[in-house]
Amino acid sequence: MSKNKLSTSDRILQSALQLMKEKGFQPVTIKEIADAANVSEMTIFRHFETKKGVLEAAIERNTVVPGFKQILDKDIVWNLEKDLLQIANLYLDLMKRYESICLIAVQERASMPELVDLVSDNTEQLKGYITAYFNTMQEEGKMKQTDSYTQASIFLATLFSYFISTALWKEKFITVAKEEFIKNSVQTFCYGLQP
Amino acid sequence: MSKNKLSTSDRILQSALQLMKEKGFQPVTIKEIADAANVSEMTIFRHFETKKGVLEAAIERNTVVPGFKQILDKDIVWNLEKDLLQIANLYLDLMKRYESICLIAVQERASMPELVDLVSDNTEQLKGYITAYFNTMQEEGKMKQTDSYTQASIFLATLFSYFISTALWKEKFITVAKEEFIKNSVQTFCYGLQP
DNA sequence: ATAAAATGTTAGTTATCAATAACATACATT
DNA sequence: AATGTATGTTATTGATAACTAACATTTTAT
Repeated sequence: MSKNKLSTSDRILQSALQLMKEKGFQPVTIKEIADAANVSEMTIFRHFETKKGVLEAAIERNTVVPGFKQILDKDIVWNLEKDLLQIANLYLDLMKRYESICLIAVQERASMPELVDLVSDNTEQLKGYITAYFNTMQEEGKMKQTDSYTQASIFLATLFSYFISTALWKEKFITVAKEEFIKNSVQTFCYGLQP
Repeated sequence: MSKNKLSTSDRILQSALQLMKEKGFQPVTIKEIADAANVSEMTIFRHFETKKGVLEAAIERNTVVPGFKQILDKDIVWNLEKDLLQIANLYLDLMKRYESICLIAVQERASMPELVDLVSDNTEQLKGYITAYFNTMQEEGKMKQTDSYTQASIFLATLFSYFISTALWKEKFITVAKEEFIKNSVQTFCYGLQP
């Protein structure tokens, strides 16, 4: 194994993720995964023992540690609009990489509640970062005095909305293009929070 | 039937909706629904023939026609903040009533794509209403000149985000209270769009 | 009180699907 | 050539769950 093509187990995991993010864990059958990955069902069981094992391996192989602090700290220029643009893009990029896991977390929130944490931890971490950022900006008089945590929540909520609605329904809900959406929401947000 | 208690079929549909909104259509069994509704499995089949029939009846009995225009037209006072507050509350109330259907639409988007339309139609309709409202406000110089449609999209996206994240994960994502969330997002939005 | 309608009980059918087992084949390494 | 590893094939098991049928019991209406 290891031509320029994917290895067998990678092909299985990729197919599994793709199917599960569309339909959820339970409705996807091993046979479907096998067909999509172009292997026999037996191969899947030999690699991952159980169906659940497939999901677990897929999650493990697709979990990334964000590390906002390192990335952001060096790029922050203490200009509200520029910084929020930066943050917005970073967040949406990260979420894009988490798309499959996030959608499975949605589908399986009743049966695998721990999955949600994997996704919400990122948002929570970033929310903390933005809250601290807002606090500093307010101290320096570069931003209106408001509740930083609430504002951070609203800002991320707007972005999350873009992410989840396109992930779930393509352009059914939000037809505006990503750049347009980010630009306008950051702008409105900034004008609204100017001191 | 028809004490002050629910009728048998209502109890079945209610239990079915409750379970399906948590777990999706396929994973919920007739037995689960029967137990939750305190009837035998046979009763369910006698009322609705098939499992799919249960869902269809539940959807039919829970679909509401919003009619934004009638409700809003008489309450609009052409003050950006007041009107948006009104609209925000109306939208979230409507979505609350659609919560079950919306969550099932999420779970079953692959198997029943038509379900999404039921929910997205409301948002689309309201988006159109708000766009027209913004246009008028801009003509009257009560609002900054921007792309009304994009702004309407962003405004509803923020609200939708609150709705969907609490519907999916309770306070896991958004911990801020509903009123607080609405008040702050409307305020920020308005300050940002003042002429 | 009695008939009719609604619901319960039980047993059974059928289909699907995860998982196992046993054997076959293809291919690479040494 | 011999061995090991990865994969394929086929048959089978066991569990689950939708759905049916036949008969019993309860509830409701007249």
